[in-house]
Amino acid sequence: MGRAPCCDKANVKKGPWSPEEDAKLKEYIDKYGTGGNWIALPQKAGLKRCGKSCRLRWLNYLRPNIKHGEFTENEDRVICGLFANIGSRWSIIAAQLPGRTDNDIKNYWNTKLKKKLMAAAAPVLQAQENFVGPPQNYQIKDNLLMFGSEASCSSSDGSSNNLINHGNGEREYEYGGNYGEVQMGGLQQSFLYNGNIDGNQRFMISNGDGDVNGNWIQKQNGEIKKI
DNA sequence: AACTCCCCCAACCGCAACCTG
DNA sequence: CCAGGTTGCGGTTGGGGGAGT
Repeated sequence: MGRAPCCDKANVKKGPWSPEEDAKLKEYIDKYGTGGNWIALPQKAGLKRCGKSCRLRWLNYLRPNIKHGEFTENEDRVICGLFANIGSRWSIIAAQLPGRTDNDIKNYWNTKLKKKLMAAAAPVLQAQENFVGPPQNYQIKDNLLMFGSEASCSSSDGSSNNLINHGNGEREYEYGGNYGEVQMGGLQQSFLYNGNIDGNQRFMISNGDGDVNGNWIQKQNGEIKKI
């Protein structure tokens, strides 16, 4: 036996909400609250909708103090900073931006902000494209080819350290990888980047302090992906 | 004007976490 | 502790509409 469906799929309406449905839902919740039970709510409110659909509509659109429209530079900064540190934890990011929903931020990131950031990162990626082979003193650590430290950044957990193999049995750890900085709408965004052993390149968005607890981003088959 | 392409965003889906009896 | 129900989350989809030809 499979999982029980959350509602009778044959009897629920799907797709965009009509103004009448919005009004019904809003009126019901204004009057009675959600009652702590979204599954039962649509029937009580006289809606032919799945409880999950009602919840989503309320949280993302109908609830008071929802902010729609353009994101500000400051909101951009908050999203970039948090994404670099915690990744796609949209609900946590949304909690830092009053009036914004996780869905809103997710859409904004996927459609606009990511592109903005990638465009800003283009010089860094281009530098990696131009990388033709391991430099004389390349290093290998955890299957990653690390090369040419020009570093001025450091890592609190040591995760970005280069391992320098001097070839005579002597090994040395060194802070940092290749390091770049770009300006993005008033935001100073820094990047740590290196190449790995299969010839792909990857980079990491770091925060303004040069810490690199973010997510590695890599070009795979021509596409930029988080790894 | 008609058509195609592409972007954006609201909404859906599946799953994991949480809650409750 | 366990099982079933519910909620919350993040990835994905698809339709509307604007831009380009």
